[in-house]
Amino acid sequence: MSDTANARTLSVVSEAVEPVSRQERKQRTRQALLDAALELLADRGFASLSLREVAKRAGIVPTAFYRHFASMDELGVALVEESMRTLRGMIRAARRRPGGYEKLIEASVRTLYEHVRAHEDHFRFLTRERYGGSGEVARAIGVELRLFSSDLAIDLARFDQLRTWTTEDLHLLAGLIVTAMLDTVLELLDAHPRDAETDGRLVATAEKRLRFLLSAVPHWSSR
Amino acid sequence: MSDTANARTLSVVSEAVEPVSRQERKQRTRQALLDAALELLADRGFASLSLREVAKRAGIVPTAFYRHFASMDELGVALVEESMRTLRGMIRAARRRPGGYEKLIEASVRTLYEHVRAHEDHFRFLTRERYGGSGEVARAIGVELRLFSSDLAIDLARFDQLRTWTTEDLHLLAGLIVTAMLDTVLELLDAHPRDAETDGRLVATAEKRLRFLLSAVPHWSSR
DNA sequence: TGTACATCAGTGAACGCGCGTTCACTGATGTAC
DNA sequence: TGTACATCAGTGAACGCGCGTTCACTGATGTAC
Repeated sequence: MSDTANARTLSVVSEAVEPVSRQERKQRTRQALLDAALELLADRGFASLSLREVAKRAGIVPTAFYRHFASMDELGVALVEESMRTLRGMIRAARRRPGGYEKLIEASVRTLYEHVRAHEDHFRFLTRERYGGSGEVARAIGVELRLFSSDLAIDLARFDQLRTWTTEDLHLLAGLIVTAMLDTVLELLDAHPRDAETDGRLVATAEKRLRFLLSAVPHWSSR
Repeated sequence: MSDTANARTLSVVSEAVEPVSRQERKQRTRQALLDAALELLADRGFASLSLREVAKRAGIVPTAFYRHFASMDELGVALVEESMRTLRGMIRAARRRPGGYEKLIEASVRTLYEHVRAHEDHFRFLTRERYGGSGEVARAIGVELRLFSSDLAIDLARFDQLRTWTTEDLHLLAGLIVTAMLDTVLELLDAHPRDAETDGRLVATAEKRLRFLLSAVPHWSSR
């Protein structure tokens, strides 16, 4: 929102009139529709949104909606893709962090925390529609989360202590970590009151959960 | 459904004509509304149900709905209560099981499995609406799950190895167990194909998850 | 037991409303010459 | 550069539909005497 305002101000300074090709304008309206839907999703499920409502909030007439999406379902899929881009960005950022062991937990939780707070709407959409969503949307989210869990299993295999583990056990551990992290995401989104103290507590709990899970690693034998 | 048919047959045999007081009839219609809603919820969210649709499936005219509930929201709350009764029944059953340690894991997972398969509609409703649901419904479910987690923490405190743990650590462990179990519930509801082999695999994974979590217990130190 | 009246679960017509979708249109942007 | 035509994002009227809710009603069940 403020980004858009900034862009406008800048272009006025540098060129006196906005450039905006037809293509650009269309892209902006499309984005306005996605943003409008996300705003409306703050306290409701996707299934309860109406096309007219989303169009109205985006500042266009209902019929113009069809210039961008064939249906609300198609907009839903676009929303999944947009949110997934955010999620994958977070995961990439977490992978880039330095490689210690205890440090690794803190850094990963920090990355999670920052990304959730910076894109609450996307994370809320993903966690809400993961189960509550229509078939298509829920399926897409489920697939992506399982991919994520598999990637994490591969990453885990690189650690000395886990080098000898079976694939099955690595997936078990990865699954527990992902589930615990998702739980933290839900807690952050529901956080109340919204202050630094509460956030700090949730982050500390998240770290402790991971430490607990990893504390089992040296002693675990599958059979 | 078949229960109702049986009851009818029996009463015909024993009394030739059904007894059915006005009160009984009303109670049956109320239950028919709840059942109709649960059936419709098999593949959609509660928010997408309409009063007319539920009334139609229950075999009454839309206006008669108001003889039982003031609104769909009120029916939703009744559905939460009914489902919670099932959940609490499961927890009570799990507590009654014999007290070994390894045995305890198998018995708990078995109880979970049997209750989920016997009341899929209730568990589907609870897991779907936990996040996707309207404020009131989601809140009620969240409260109940937290209560459950707290009760589990108290149960855990009775074990020798956990007697010296802090309350905070007991809650940490209980939370991880509940989350892992909920994940298993979701896997059972999504199971595909629906056969004994798949079920067996999911049950085995659930047991392994719990064994992993508990394997950390002897070595965990909070600080 | 029989009669007269009260209760109330379920009916059916009617309402105004927001919905998704169709259609012919407008007028600014883009393109060909 | 200027003109004539094509493209197409957004408009606005109109449609039929299912929605929640109101209202006066019916007729079987329940109650008082």
